[in-house]
Amino acid sequence: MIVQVKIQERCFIKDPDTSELGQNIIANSISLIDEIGFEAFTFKKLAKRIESTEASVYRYFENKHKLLIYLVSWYWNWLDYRLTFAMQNIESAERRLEIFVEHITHPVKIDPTFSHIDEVALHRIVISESSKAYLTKEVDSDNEEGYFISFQSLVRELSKIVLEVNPNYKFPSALISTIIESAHFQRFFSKHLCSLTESDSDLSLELFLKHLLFSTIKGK
Amino acid sequence: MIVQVKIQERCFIKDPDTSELGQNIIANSISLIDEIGFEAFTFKKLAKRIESTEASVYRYFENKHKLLIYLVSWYWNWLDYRLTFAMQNIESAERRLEIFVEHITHPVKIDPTFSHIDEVALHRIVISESSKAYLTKEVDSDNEEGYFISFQSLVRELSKIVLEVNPNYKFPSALISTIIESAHFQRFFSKHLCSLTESDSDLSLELFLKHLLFSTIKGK
DNA sequence: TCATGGATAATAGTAATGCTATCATACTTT
DNA sequence: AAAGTATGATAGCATTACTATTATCCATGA
Repeated sequence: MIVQVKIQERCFIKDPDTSELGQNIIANSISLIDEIGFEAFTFKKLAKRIESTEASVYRYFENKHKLLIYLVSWYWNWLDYRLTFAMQNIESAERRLEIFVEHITHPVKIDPTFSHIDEVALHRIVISESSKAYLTKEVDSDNEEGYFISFQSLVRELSKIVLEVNPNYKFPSALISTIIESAHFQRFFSKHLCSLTESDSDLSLELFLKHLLFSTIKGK
Repeated sequence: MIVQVKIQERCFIKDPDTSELGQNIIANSISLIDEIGFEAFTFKKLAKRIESTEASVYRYFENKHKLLIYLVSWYWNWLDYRLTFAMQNIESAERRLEIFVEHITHPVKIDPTFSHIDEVALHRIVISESSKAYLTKEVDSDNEEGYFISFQSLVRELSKIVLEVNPNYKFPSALISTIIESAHFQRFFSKHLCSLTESDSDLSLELFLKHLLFSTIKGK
């Protein structure tokens, strides 16, 4: 069986999945962004690393922002796929939400299903760079192009589970999106601005978020 | 009495508060970043707007990132100053936390104390751009330079109030930083990616965050 | 077998960005 | 009157973010 994380977002010019150069672009943009950060990342540096040319990279992605959208969408799709798998046959909605929190707080492991993707590095990118995908002046047109549907559908699915636990809770999507974003920047804070959080390990982050999530859902 | 929001962060080369050109730089960088976004913002465009030169702007700030840090720090100092004012003589720790949530969810009003600062526009900048101040590869050295102390001390003060309400709660700083960040991106979502949140008004955001905050603090 | 088309490499070029440096001027202080 | 400070004017340079053109390689199918 072939499992592929297929990006619904059409943020590329040519699907990088369909050629070796394309997969090379993805694999090495992950390692390069992880190393030098999204601001310093350029197609020229990427081209040098894959021993190709800037012009060739531009045939796959219009610009580095679209590439970031691709990477982030890939991550959300992959998380969705893993969650679906982990949640199947679990009756309890509460337990399914616990699984969700565990997935976003536990360290990511390399998934051998996708040989050219370094999921651990990609996860670091998602933590530090993913909000830059939407915090732009182009967010509305990007949204119209459907560039954020992976994240949106993930939030939608999870907020349904919240309603299973408490059908009267008024802010399921707001809560889920808050939990996901919090998982990212709390991890960032614990590494770089530690006075902003008490969570200093995956476990404490998990405890913090589980307590936050269930207190809020069940709170009167 | 002269009230001044004094930036503790030494992120500038020359204090923009000490000259007309400096105040012009601040006032117009706020309006320009608000209009075109931080990515498209350049010192050249700013210079043109204030009818000065790029080189002159560079005498105040090393680069646009330092200027962003200045603006964001100014905002945190101003919020801190307003909170101190609003919380004085309030006995109840719970009520003080409510005041905090009200301040970060209610629309900002122009503060005539600071004539050259458009606080409403600055608030929009804080919502869309403030996380870019720390989500960089330079975060550790910037932190060593003390560029984030305004935010850090705000979180510290507020987390103390959380402990007044429940001395046994384990994650007061994580909770406060989550609430503050959530206030920003929930507002951003409600404007641009509305399927990610149910909060469609200042009031509903206030309700969501107050419920989240107090359920979590008091949750077993 | 040759022709054709598709993908990529090589190279060049352009406008804008992110600075740095120098010099002139004007105003302020001593 | 001299010296210092702030700003403006101008120039320059390496890098970025693209776009365009041409050449080469390879697979296919006629």
